[in-house]
Amino acid sequence: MSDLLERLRGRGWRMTAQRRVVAEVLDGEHVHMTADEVHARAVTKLPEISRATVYNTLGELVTLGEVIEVTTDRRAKRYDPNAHRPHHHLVCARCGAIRDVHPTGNPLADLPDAERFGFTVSDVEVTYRGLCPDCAGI
Amino acid sequence: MSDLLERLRGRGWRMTAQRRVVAEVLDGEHVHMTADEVHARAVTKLPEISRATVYNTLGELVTLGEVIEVTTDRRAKRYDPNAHRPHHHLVCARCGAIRDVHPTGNPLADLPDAERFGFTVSDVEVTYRGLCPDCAGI
DNA sequence: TCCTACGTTGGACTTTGTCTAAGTCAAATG
DNA sequence: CATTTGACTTAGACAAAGTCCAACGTAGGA
Repeated sequence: MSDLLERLRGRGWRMTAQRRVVAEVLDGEHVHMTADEVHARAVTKLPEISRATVYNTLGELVTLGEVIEVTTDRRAKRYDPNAHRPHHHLVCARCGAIRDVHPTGNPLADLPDAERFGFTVSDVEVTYRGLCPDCAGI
Repeated sequence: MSDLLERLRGRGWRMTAQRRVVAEVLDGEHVHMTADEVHARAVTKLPEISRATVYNTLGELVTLGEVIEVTTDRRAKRYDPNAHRPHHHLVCARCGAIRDVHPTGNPLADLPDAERFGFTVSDVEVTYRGLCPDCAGI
């Protein structure tokens, strides 16, 4: 992620303080943040940044394929900067905690043509659900 | 789904006109409806039924395992009455159309213990994404 | 340095869903 | 069959997450 800013500049991004700050926030080890969490952290570095800009920037990063949007439930979407290493997710059904996981197998290959209904299938998302150690203990 | 009402009665459900209507709506071949779509259809059979009751009833059916809740994005949840035949979903990234699919393989078996982080994993959801024939043509 | 198109802002608005207090009714009971 | 009671339903207020918009600001090219 460290050369993210270079890649973005290369793609014709106008570099603004706001975009830099959002990219910096995502660059930390805090993976799977909601837009609001990203905004909260961004504000500590650039107090006047608006929610709308955070949403815009995250949306652009998703479009560019630099960040993955993870929708595990009706709570807020989460943003995963680990876009360049394919992976799936394990989600706690109670508290919403998320972990990246790397199952074996290739689910894309497991979907026969007869089951594609003419769709152009481009992606699979596998979401494992269960209880995290903390929530299982309750 | 035809004996759904019997099963519900057997589980101690108080049978009301509203619940009967919601069950009837789900019983049609219209799979993957949103709560609002269910409500719209229910209203044609029982004009005074309220949104809250539809939400309540759908929630109860999900808890009872009679209906599966499908969250593919931040749009409305969808309700899948096909709960007794395990399957996964293929979603159009543009228009949101959903199809049930039956991939080969067993994703649960594909998640090594080392990748479970102490979670009690109970379920997997596989979501294939792509463009449906209509949207691919645009 | 100046221009201008691209980016940002705040606030209103939308969509989905949840909550609540008051009223209604299914069905157990006598 | 009448009574009773707590489970169900209702309308509408509320909440969370995200989108939209018109006015303003500024990065970066000329």
